[in-house]
Amino acid sequence: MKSVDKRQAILEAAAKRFSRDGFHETKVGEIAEDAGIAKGTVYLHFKDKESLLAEVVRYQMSSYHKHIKEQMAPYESAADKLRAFASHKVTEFPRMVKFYKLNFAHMLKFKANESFEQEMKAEHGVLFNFLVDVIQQGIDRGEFREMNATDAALIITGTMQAYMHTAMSGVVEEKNSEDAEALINLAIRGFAR
Amino acid sequence: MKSVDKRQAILEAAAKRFSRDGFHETKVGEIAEDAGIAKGTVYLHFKDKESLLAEVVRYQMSSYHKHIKEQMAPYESAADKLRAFASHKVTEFPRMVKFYKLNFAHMLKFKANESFEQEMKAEHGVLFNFLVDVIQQGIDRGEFREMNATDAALIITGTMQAYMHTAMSGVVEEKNSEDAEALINLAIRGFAR
Amino acid sequence: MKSVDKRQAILEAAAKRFSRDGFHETKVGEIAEDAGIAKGTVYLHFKDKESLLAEVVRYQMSSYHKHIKEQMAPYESAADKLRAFASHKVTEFPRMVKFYKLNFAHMLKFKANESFEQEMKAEHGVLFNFLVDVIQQGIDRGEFREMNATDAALIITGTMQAYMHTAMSGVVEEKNSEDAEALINLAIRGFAR
Amino acid sequence: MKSVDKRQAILEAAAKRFSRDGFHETKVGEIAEDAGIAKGTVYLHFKDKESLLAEVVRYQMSSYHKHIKEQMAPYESAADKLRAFASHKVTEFPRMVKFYKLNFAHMLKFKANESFEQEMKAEHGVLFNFLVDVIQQGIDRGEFREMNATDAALIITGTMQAYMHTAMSGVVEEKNSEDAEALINLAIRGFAR
DNA sequence: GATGAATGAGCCTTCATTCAT
DNA sequence: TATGAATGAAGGCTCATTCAT
Repeated sequence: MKSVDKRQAILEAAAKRFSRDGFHETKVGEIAEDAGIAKGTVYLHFKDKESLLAEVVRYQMSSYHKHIKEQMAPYESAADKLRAFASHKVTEFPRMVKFYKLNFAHMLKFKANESFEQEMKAEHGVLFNFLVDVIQQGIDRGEFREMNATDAALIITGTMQAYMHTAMSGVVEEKNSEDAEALINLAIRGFAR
Repeated sequence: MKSVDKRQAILEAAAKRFSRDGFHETKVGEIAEDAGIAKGTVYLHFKDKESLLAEVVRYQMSSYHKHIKEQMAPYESAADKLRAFASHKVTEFPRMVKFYKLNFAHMLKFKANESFEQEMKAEHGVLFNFLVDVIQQGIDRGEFREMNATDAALIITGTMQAYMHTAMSGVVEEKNSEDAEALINLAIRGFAR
Repeated sequence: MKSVDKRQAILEAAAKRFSRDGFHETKVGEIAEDAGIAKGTVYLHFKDKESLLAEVVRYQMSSYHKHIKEQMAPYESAADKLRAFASHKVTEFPRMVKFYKLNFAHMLKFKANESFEQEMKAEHGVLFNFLVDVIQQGIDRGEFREMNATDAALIITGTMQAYMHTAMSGVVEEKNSEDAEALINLAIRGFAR
Repeated sequence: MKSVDKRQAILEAAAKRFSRDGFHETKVGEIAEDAGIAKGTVYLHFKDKESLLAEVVRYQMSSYHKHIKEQMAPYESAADKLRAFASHKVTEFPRMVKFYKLNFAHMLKFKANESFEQEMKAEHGVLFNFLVDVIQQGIDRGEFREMNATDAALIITGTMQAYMHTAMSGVVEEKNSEDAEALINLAIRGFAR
């Protein structure tokens, strides 16, 4: 196995464990075992366990953001892009959950590491602002009415987050692509008569 | 200090620490110190550290749910109730964040404790279903159009959650009551022209 | 309950627990509960847990020694006295086991407490020497042949001890009075043809 | 130091401490220090402190039993074998005491661990029954008279035990090989004229 | 005298990290 | 580079003992 593959194997094993068991419940030895290497080897690739979490979060986040943007790219209208966003969320539900949990593993973990914290916030902001832009373009081209694009982005991103959260808890049923689009349609159309 | 006060003091100190630092980063000794008692005394009131977390989550959750329902009660229309919900979320932002983090501290912690997990899901469901009911009543009385009340509840609850999350991360500015109501108004009115 | 009765109740509860569970496995709270008093009250009667063990051992030892001497007293011949000794051991088997275990609880416990150690050795010696005397009288009156009375006492006391030990372990069956006397008869008669 | 040596070193340090100070008075750190390793290393070789005690008892017991049988093997007659048994006991007095105390450390400790308890009883029984066999052979070849071999074995093993016990307590003087053989001779010859 | 809530010293055990091979 | 045995700091928990009531 090449060194870069080994690093990759560690990142993947760590991502699986951290998201399933949390940071503290995951032992470095378990990650090594899953990755098919010895415990000590982890430390040839990552400074310590915290750095490994940071790398995992960074890696998952950017790959996930990359992925979701790709899914939205082919569509022209803002509404279609938002529906693609929602559809992606529900079809990638298991992966999302993992990503979601990782996020909290790191939120609960880092208080000190300011620069990583900043980086994560920035990354977070990037996706959020991407949604804001999509919506703003919808407004600009007359697809949507004049409104606060940031607030609208909160509605879209939050709705999908709430779906994930409640589905994870079993409070609502898991949805398919079609259901997800209905959710977006409802947000677009509004509750009012 | 009476025994019941001591228990209360422990719960409060634990809530603060758990939500600020996470479960593992919080030492039992720190909780005791914050509560102004000795380490051993914690164990007169709670079986172990995990039970303490469970109690804290239970306690915060039910008190928070009780509180938010009280805030919504005075209002007649569904829209007003939803605006009260949102307004409450933003004014109680710090407390919410704490509550929010606690939720994840416990989600990352418990895999085994099935019955507690069930209990939490049920409690979670109760608030969600309360929102569903509020919305359904709005539909029934003609205030809202015919729509899927569950989906609408996802929009409302998710939007506020997303607000919290992004505000916590500094991606969006903190909002006041009025801003929160604007958010709900947007959900009600929809994005469409 | 009078103070002296309370002390007595503690001693008895402690004897039962110490001999059944050992010194460390016995909690002061358990002794108090068994004695029907509060934990703190134990400390009104005994300086600390170690002193309580010392008192228990002292108490059991002297009462047991008193008892066994009483059983042997009525008999005239040395052989009868030894048979009474053996018979007493097997009929009082459960009590003996308790006494036996207490002895070891204290042997494993005390390294420092020199004076108590001395006292116990002395008490131990008293019974042993009592047996030596009984045997010596048997020799003097021509009942037994000329021999080392101390060695003979080792044979008698050891045989009964071994019986207890093996019976406790289930290696040999429990004996009745008659069996016990047969054991003494064998020691008196010897193995030789 | 090889891993197997380390395990050995731990067993020896533990045997010394457990038999001298008892189970609870012995700290794992002390054992580690005596063995010249770090505290954590103990746990690479033994599951926990109790397992360590179990292993120590097992190890000492089997090595001791092996040893004593070897001492008896060269002799032809039953009487000589028994004298070798006694002689071994007194010359190995310090080691015996250690073994003896270990036995009680474990008797006071284990109530739960049924299978280990059974194993120890079995091991105990093996040596006892070995003595019974030696004596029975003595009877069969006409060396000893017809008698209950089990009772005779109780006399032999008990006598030596009592010697150890009283010598430990200082009630009788320590004996040499010759004294020990006199003790056996007395048992063989009997007390009777 | 009696109580039992409170204390806090002390110990077993875990596990991230190191380093000799 | 890779290994995994060894390390030892750190923390949860117990329980003998105290003392305010």
